Amino acid sequence: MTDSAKPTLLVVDGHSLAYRAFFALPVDNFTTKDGQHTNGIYGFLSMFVNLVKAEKPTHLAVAFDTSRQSFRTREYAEYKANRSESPAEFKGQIPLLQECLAAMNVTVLTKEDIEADDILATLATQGADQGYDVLVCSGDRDTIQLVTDDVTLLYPSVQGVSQLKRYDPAAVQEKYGLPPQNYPDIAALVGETSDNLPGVPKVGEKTAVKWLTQWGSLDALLENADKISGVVGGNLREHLDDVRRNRALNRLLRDVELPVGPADLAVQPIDAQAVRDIFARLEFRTLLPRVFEASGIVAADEPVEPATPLPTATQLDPAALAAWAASAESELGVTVAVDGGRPARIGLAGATEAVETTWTTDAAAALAPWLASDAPKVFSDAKPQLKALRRDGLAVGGLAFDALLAGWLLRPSLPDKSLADLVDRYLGEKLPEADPTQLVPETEGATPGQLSWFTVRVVEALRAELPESVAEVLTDIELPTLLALADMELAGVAVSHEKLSGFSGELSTRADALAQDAYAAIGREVNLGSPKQLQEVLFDELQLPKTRKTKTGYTTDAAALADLQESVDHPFLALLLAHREATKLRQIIDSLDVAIAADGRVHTTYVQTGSQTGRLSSTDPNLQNIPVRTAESRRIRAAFEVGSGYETLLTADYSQIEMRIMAHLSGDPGLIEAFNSGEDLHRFVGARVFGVEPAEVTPFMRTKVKAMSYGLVYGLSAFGLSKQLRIEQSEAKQLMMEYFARFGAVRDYLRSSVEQAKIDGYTETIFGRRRPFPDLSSPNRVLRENAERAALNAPIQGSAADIMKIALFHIHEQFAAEGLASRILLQIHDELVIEVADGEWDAAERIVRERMGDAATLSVPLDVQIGRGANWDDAAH
DNA sequence: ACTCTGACGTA
DNA sequence: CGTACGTCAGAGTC
Repeated sequence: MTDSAKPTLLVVDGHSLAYRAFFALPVDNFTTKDGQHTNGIYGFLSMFVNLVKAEKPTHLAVAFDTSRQSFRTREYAEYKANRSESPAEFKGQIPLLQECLAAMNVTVLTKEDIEADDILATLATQGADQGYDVLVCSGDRDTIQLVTDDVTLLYPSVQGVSQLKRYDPAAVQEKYGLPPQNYPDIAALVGETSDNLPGVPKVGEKTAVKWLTQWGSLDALLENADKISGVVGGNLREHLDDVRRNRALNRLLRDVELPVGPADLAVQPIDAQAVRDIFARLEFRTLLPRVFEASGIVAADEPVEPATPLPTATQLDPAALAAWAASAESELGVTVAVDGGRPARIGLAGATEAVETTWTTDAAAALAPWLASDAPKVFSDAKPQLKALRRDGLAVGGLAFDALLAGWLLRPSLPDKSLADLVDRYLGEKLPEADPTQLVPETEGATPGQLSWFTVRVVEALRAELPESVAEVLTDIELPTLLALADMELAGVAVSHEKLSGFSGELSTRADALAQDAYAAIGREVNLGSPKQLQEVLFDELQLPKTRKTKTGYTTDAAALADLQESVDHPFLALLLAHREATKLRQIIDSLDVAIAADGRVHTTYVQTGSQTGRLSSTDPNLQNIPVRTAESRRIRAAFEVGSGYETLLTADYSQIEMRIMAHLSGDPGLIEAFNSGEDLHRFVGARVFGVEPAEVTPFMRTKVKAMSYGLVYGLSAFGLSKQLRIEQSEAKQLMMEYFARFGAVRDYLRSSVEQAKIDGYTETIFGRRRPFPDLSSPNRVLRENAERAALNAPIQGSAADIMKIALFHIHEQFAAEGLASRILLQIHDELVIEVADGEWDAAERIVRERMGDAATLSVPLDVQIGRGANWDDAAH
């Protein structure tokens, strides 16, 4: 046991312990959705946390090898030469493990040419000299030589890294029969197979200990080697040089020059946010509270006292609340508790004080002026709250900040979906929440006033972290967009139940007939919606050629079935595909039908934080994936109609916005000319690539360059291009080369943008929206290349999203400013659907065209296509 | 009741 | 071995 009066220094060999964990834990359970293996990291950290918790070191460091090469391999080339290369799946985990340790503010030590155990030996020696109790944790037996009264070795047992055996001098004596300083002598005689150091043949631990005890030391033994009889004596004499070499190599260096000494290794508080970030990336959930607990930070699922005491919200009457708000000198946090889409309570707070009141007609009347005023207000997730207020006829002005949006802009990949998540992440506190599983909650949830108080504090923390360009995206793009989205969701879009239900019935009848025919074709009934049962039919019973593999067998997706049809035209295949198509359409129709509200309209929810690139997403129902490609599917779009009291629908979309952004960002003169020439883009590009006149570009040529152009935006490879166009890979490669020969700046831009992202760690849109890409420097090839393609696409897709958002709220604002009743209903990434009021077509069309056209100034024009019709299908052009 | 997977709709 | 989303049904698990 350690003396509690003395400081305790714990030094750990990170490499060897992580390596043991790597083999101990099943990799299947420790792989992120992107394919990053994490079993070594998890196993190490789990062990490490237990160790820190149990030993409570005051000083701490983890050492790593830099490579397989060290001074020992230079002295003896065979050293560790028998070790197979450590698997790439393991190597890739080491930098991430070091990132975790850095986030935990644990000192990580490495030194070129020096092994981790030499660093441990040096620190252990210094520590013992300076009066520390030293704990050395390593999986290398050579560290036994470090054990003294002041230095204890913690060695993983064969059961795994979770069980550590303690070696103090007595334990070493008991196990090996000699004191620790003699262990290297034993090892030199016996040899170490794992280090490729052969010892004396036939000499094991028993003999070695006997000899060393008899002669007192290794030197004495070697000097008297000729006095030892028998076969082993002969063996010893033949291997004297091996023993001397072994002894030289297994002596750990105790005087390595290090940038730090024990005193510099005092345990630091962890960086809670950095730990959360890296753990989220590695998809560690249960480890987080354990790390917090071990490090003295309270676990995330235990209630904690806020750094500042939580104020009790003062209950005021509406007039007093309005007066309190009006007299506030700083911005206020605002929280509207919403019940059934209507305001139920409202709470306001500054930095120290919170007030609230029940929502009544009186409250609405009293608060309306302040809410509508420019007085600055901060929210967390303002949209549903603004919608609730708007249903009561109240408008909100002075929207200065939305914590949820800011959190997303900072970390678009994280699932921070509520104020509670932000309070946890940015304040390290626990938002009081009522337990929904208890009828009579033990803990009261925070009241609206208290939520506003938390909001104010979270906003302060977020502002401190937001880079200027990202803060501008919030203020200049996201917040105005939020206001437009709230109105769009409230408006909804009129959908004809009659049209839908008729179509659904047709499709059901057809699907049933197709199913019967399909059963007849194979002689039995199966569930055509079950990939598992289909696999049995296709690959076992019908013995069709195997398709692409999936986790659970072989794919039955449409592309694979179409491929199958080319080789074996079994009638079942066509029937199955037709059945899929019919049932899929029916599904979409039925889910749309049930979403029609009492007002005859469908009200989607736009998730403003729903993508990593800056796009919106749409849920309940998703109105951004309504079919369009086939004539039949467009009957669904025909059910989206102009509402009563309005004249017509207007659709407006950007043509080729992503390619235009590509032209702008790359500055490619050819591409810029293409957009300024007025010629059809793909015809122009095709003419250049194939060296013909635009008029001579065949449809086939046009298809190819079109696929190439769009593929570029996604990081398409020659392989992918060849597959999509069903051409030889060599031809695809040739096409790409011709393309880049004419549009070289495009390739230069794509390359340099990924390079820049590697340096910065993030990509940036034209307007400064950022997306982090930690995996760009991953040693895991699949992971890295996935990140590279996403990083290539992010500024392009993201800039397009920025431009559309700007156009969206400009149109929304101008409709209001000009007093139009026309309104925006839908946004589908590059398209808007607008409901035009009687007599407003000309004004609406002008505004839409102008604001979409001037949302951004690029080196190429933004082209806008506008259509008009009584329903969405007719309004398409 | 929950989560995961395959499949498929959109830009 | 082309980016970004959401939804559904089936299948497996609790």
